[in-house]
Amino acid sequence: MSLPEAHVTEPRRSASARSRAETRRRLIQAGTALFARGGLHGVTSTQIARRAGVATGTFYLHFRDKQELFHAIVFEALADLRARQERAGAPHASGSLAELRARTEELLAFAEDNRDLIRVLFGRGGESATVGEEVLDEIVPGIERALERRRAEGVAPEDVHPAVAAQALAALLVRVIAWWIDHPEQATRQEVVATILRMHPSQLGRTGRPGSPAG
Amino acid sequence: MSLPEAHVTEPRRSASARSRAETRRRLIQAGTALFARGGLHGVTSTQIARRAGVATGTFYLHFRDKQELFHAIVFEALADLRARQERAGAPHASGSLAELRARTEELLAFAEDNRDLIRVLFGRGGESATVGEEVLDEIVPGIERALERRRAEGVAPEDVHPAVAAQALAALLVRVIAWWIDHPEQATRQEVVATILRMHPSQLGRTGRPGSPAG
Amino acid sequence: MSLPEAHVTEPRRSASARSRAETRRRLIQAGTALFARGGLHGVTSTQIARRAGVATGTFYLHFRDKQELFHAIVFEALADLRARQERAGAPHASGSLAELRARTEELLAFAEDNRDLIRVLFGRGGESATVGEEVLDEIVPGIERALERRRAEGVAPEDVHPAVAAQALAALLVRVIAWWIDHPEQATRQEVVATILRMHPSQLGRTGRPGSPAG
Amino acid sequence: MSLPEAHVTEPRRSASARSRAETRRRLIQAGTALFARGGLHGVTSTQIARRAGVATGTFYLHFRDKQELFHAIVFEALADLRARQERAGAPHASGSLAELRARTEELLAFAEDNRDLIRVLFGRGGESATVGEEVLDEIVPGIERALERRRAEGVAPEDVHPAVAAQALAALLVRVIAWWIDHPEQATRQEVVATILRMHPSQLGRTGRPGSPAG
DNA sequence: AATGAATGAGGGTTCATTCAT
DNA sequence: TATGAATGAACCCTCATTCAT
Repeated sequence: MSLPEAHVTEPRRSASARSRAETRRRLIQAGTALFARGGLHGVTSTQIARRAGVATGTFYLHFRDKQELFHAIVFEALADLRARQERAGAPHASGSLAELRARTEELLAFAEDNRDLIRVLFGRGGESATVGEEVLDEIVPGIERALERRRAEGVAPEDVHPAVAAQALAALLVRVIAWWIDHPEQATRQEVVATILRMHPSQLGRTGRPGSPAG
Repeated sequence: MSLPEAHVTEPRRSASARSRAETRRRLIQAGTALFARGGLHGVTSTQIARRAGVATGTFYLHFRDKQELFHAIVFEALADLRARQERAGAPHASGSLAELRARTEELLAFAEDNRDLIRVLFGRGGESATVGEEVLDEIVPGIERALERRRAEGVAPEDVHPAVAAQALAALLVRVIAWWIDHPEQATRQEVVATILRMHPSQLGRTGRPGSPAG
Repeated sequence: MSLPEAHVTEPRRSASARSRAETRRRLIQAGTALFARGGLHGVTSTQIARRAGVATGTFYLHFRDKQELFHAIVFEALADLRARQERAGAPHASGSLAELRARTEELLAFAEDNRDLIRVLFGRGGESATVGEEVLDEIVPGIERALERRRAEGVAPEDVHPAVAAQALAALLVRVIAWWIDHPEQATRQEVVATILRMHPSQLGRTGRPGSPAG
Repeated sequence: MSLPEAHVTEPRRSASARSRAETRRRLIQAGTALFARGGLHGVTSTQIARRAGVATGTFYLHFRDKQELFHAIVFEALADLRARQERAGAPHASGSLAELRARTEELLAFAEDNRDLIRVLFGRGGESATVGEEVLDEIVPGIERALERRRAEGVAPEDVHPAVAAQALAALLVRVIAWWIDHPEQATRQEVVATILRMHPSQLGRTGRPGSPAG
C-alpha cells in the first residue's frame, strides 16, 4: 500500500536510507577486519570509525556500543552461513552422506570467504567472549536434534549421547575450520573434509570410508 | 646472581618465603575465582588483591601484570593435569582402550576438581584470549603424535588426518568438558565418557562399542 | 498536569501544512515539557525536536541554540504573565490591598496554568541557571520601586529596606508557588494567598488580618 | 585488646589516612571555588583535580563522581552552619527575638565566611540543581516546626500557614543572603538584618519595630 | 615483603551543531 | 523550510601500574 505522501517522500528517504545502510555496511566491514586482529578489547571504536571513513560519533549512530557491532557482525554472518548451508544441502536427500559432505564443503568455502570473520569468532587471540558462545547456542540445538533423529533411525550408535555429541561436533567444526584457515598448508581440503566426516557423530556407525565417492 | 650471598640469606628467606608462597597461592586462588566470572578484562588487579586479602601493590610483587597471573594460573594447573593424566594412564597398556578410558575419566575428575579453572579457560564469557590458545598449542602436538602412531599401527583409519584430528579432538574435549561442568544434569558421566571414546580419532576404526568391557 | 515522558508526540502532518509559527510553537511547547523534567542540561535538542514532531535540524531553523529556546520559553511566558497581572490589577485602586490580593490570586492561577513552566524556572531539579536569574532581574526592580513608593507614603515600615525586601519578596513568591504547584495538598489556595499577603513587605505595617474581606 | 601488630601498623595507617584526608580537603576546596564560578556543569573533574594539585584519577579515589563532590561540599558546610547557628542561639532564650537576631547575624557572618559556597548553592549562574533542593528540604522542616510552635503560643498570627511560611522564609533567607554577598554596597548589614526580622513569619504579629533594642 | 594512595594515559560515549539533499 | 545523517571536540571515568612509607 503506497500512500501518496509516501510516494513523495520516498526518493528522499531511500536516498538517505541508502547512505545510512552504506555507512553501516562499512562499519561492519571495518569492525570485522579489526576485530580479527585485535579482538573485542584490542580495538577502539575510534579505530573502527576511522577505518570505515567516518567520524567517531557516527559509530554510535549505528551501534549502541562496540558489543552491539560485534553482535551484528556475527549474527548477520550467521544468517548468511545458514542460507548458504541450506542451498548446499538442498539438492541432496535429507540426512544422506552426500548432503553432509556438500554442507561440510560449503562450510569450508564459507570460511575461506570470511577469513576475518572466522578469526573474530574463534581464531587466535580472538576473544569471542559472550558472542562466540551465543553462536554455539544457536548452532548446537539444531545439531542435537539432527543427531537424535539419526540415532532414532538406527544410523548413529546408541552410545553416542546427542547433547554431548552436539557440543563436541560444534566445537570440532569451529576449531578445525579456524585452524585450517590459518594453516591451509597443513592439510588439503579433501583431508579436512574426510576427517570431519569420519568424526561426525552421525557417521560413527559406518564401517566403510565415508570419504569414498560411493559412500 | 652470586651464590655465596644466596647461601647466607637462605635461612632468612625460607622463613619469609613461606609467607611469600602463601600470598602467591592466595592470589592465584583469588584470580582463578574472579577470572572464572569476569574473564581477563572483567577483573581488576585491585579486586584480585582484595579477594586475596592483600594490598594492591602486593599483587605486583608476585606477578609482573595481570597477564602473568593468568599465565601462572593456567600453566600450574596444566602441570597438575599432566601429572594426574600420567598417573591415571600408568597402570594400563600404552595405547590401549583401557588407558584411554582411564585418562578420559581422570580428565572429567580434574574438571570437577577445578571448575573455576575450566571456566577461566574455556567457559561461558571466558576470554581465554592468548592463553587459551597457548594451552591448545601445548596439548595438540602430543595428541597429533599419538594419532600418527596409531595410524601407523593400522589402528586408526587412514583417512583420518592426524593434524586435523588433533585439532578436532582438543577442541572436542575442551568444549564437552566445559559444557558438562556447567550442565551436569544433561548427561551422566558415563554418557560423556562413552561419547568421547566413540568420537575419539584413535577409536574410529572400531566397529563394536568402545564402551563395552570387551571393547 | 503534564504526564511523565509519555509520548505525546503530535501526529506528523505534511511539511507544507505546518506554518513556521506553528512549528515554533510546538518546539516551545516540547521544550517546556522536557525542560521541566530534565532541566537545561538534561535534555538534548534532538529530544525536543522529536517531541515536537520535527527533525533535529529544524530546531536550529527556529532557535540559534538550546539557550535561546530556553530564553524564548521564559520571556514569552513572562510577557503573558505581565499582561495577566495587568488585567487582574486594573479594576482595583492602585496600591490597594484589593489590587494586591487580585494580583496574588492571578499569580497562583497563572502558575496552575503553566506548571511545567514554573518547574522549568524554579522547580525541583530545575537548573534555571542564567535565565532564572534574568527573570528575577526583570521582576525585582518593579517590586523595589513599588516598595519605595509604599514606604514614602508611610504605609510600609521605615526599617524595611526596599532593595532587600524586593529580593526577599521575589524569592518568596517564586519558591512558594513552585512548592505549592508540586504539593497542592499541603495548603489551600486561600492559605497560600493569606500567608503571602501577611509576609508582603508592603503590608508589614498593618495590624489587622489582611486576609479579611474588609482589609 | 590491642594486639602488638596493631601497634606497629597504626603509625603507618594514620600517616596515610592523614594524607588521604588532606587530599580530600583540597578537592573540596577546589571544587567549591570552581563550582562557584561555573556551576556543576561548567566545571570538569580534571579542572578540579588540577586546582587541587592532584591527578584526575585521584578525584575518583575520593568521590564517585562530580555530583558526589557537590553533595559533600554542601552537606559538610551545612553541618558547619548548623553548629554555628547552635552556638549563636545558645546564650539567648529559646524563641526570643534576641535569639532570632543573633542567629540571623550569625547567618550573615557565615555567608561572608563562605562566599564561594553560597554562590555554589544559590548564586548567579549557579545550578544548585538537586543539591540545592536537598538543602532546602533539610532546612524547611525545622523552620516549619518552629513556626507551628510560635503559632500555638499565639505569637505568630493564625493566618500564617506554617508550611507555606517555612518555604517562604527559607527562600527569602537564601536569596537575600546570596544577593547581599554579591552586592554588599546596596544595603548595610543592619538593614539586611532588620528587613529579615521584619519579614520573619514569627514576628509578623508584632507591631513595634523588631529592630529596636527594646523589641 | 607489604601497603595503599596516587598517577595519567586513554577508552567509551554524548550531543550541540552543521550541511548536503 | 524541512530533513536527518554526520561531525568531532570534549568529558567522564577506569584501572594497570608505581612508589614513598
